[in-house]
Amino acid sequence: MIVADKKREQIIEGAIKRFSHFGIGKTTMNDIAEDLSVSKPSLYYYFPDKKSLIVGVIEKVFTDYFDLLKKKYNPDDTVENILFQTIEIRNSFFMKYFMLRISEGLPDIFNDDAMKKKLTALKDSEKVFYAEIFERAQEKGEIKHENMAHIAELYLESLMGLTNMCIMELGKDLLPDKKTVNRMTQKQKDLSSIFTRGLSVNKH
Amino acid sequence: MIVADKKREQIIEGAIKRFSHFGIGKTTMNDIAEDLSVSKPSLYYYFPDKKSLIVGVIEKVFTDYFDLLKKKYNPDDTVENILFQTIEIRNSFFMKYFMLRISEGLPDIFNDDAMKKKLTALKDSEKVFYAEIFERAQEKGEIKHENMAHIAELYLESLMGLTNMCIMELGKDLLPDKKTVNRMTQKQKDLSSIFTRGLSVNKH
DNA sequence: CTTTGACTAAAATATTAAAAAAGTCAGAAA
DNA sequence: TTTCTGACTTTTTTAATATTTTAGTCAAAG
Repeated sequence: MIVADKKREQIIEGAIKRFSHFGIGKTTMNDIAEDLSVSKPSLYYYFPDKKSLIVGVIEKVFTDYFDLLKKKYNPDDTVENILFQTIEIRNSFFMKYFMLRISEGLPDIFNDDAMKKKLTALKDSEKVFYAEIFERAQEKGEIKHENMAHIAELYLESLMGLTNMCIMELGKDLLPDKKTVNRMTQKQKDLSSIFTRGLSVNKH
Repeated sequence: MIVADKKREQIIEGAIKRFSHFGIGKTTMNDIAEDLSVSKPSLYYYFPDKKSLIVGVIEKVFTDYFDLLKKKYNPDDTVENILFQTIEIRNSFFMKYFMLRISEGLPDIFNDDAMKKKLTALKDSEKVFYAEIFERAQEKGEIKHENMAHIAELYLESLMGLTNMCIMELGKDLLPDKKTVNRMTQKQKDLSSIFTRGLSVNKH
């Protein structure tokens, strides 16, 4: 079983390499198999279909993301700094795995039930993480609000909204360059500063 | 000239009716001509091509939007209430003219130079309007910041970002229903409250 | 339990023909 | 002279089809 799981992981990592370089839509199961020097049926032994492999890839990337978020999370820091830190991590993953954007992959991938379920689960995990940040800041007396889960959702959607605005400014199917991401990051940080101040307990 | 301009306006209004009902892509110059009981060359007498007509339509809709914004704008109100008011107007236009979304129209419309120029000009006008709101609030001593133009841009992009998030949740090519828009409006208002509080001068 | 070569079925892509729409022009009507 | 039109040409979309690519299967071997 250990060995089997190891092979599974290897396949996922091979797939990530292809996906994040060429995109999901331009990567075939044959490509992945050839990269790993195995046959296609071997892939299908570990994953019933391509969608399952994509789900596995997304799962892995998000796990790495959450792990890094938690690793770098310092509860003793100010909310503002914690948010700055998370923005940096968020955007580094955004850039690194930009090609993974699911919408550009298989056309009806959002109609897939397992995919939708997994994605909402991952999104919820992120919301929970941000809610915890805000709740601990409240416990520390930094900020105050009746419904921190609501605040976390609003904050996260605002961040993602700013991200989308920046993507839209880029022409379609164009990779975001360092400069664009920096500008985006700055906007997200500016918003975070105003946001935390807007929730703050103390006079400024 | 007055008469000519009047005819021009009639054409634009006819086009708006078609566009906002069926979308730009599904509306032909013949449709518009037939609606107005004129021949197609008549349309081309007033507009050199379809893109120019689209620009005219967009210009008209934005002008109506700005006019209503300015009409309903009460400088004596609190920033928060002013922003609430503008959000309501913004989203009413968003719903009414949702079908106009340019991206769904002609495929390479964003490559058109006149279109890009017009759109950035209109976006800038909106930014200026919001900047003025924030600046007057600063003059009244409600809020404070070194660069209100920057703040206005950040605020506007955050609002638009939230709008996009709500559109994305809807399945592709699905009209936003009242419920969705209400939820979106609430989020925008919540953000506005936190945002203004984050810029506020006084203790809360 | 894993892996594979050789296969089938489904989907994406390229090709072409037909239809629809954009855009033009000489000349008529106001 | 300004505004408008019927009849036209050119360009773009759409529809139909053939071709290739890719997802997914299976019997059998290591």
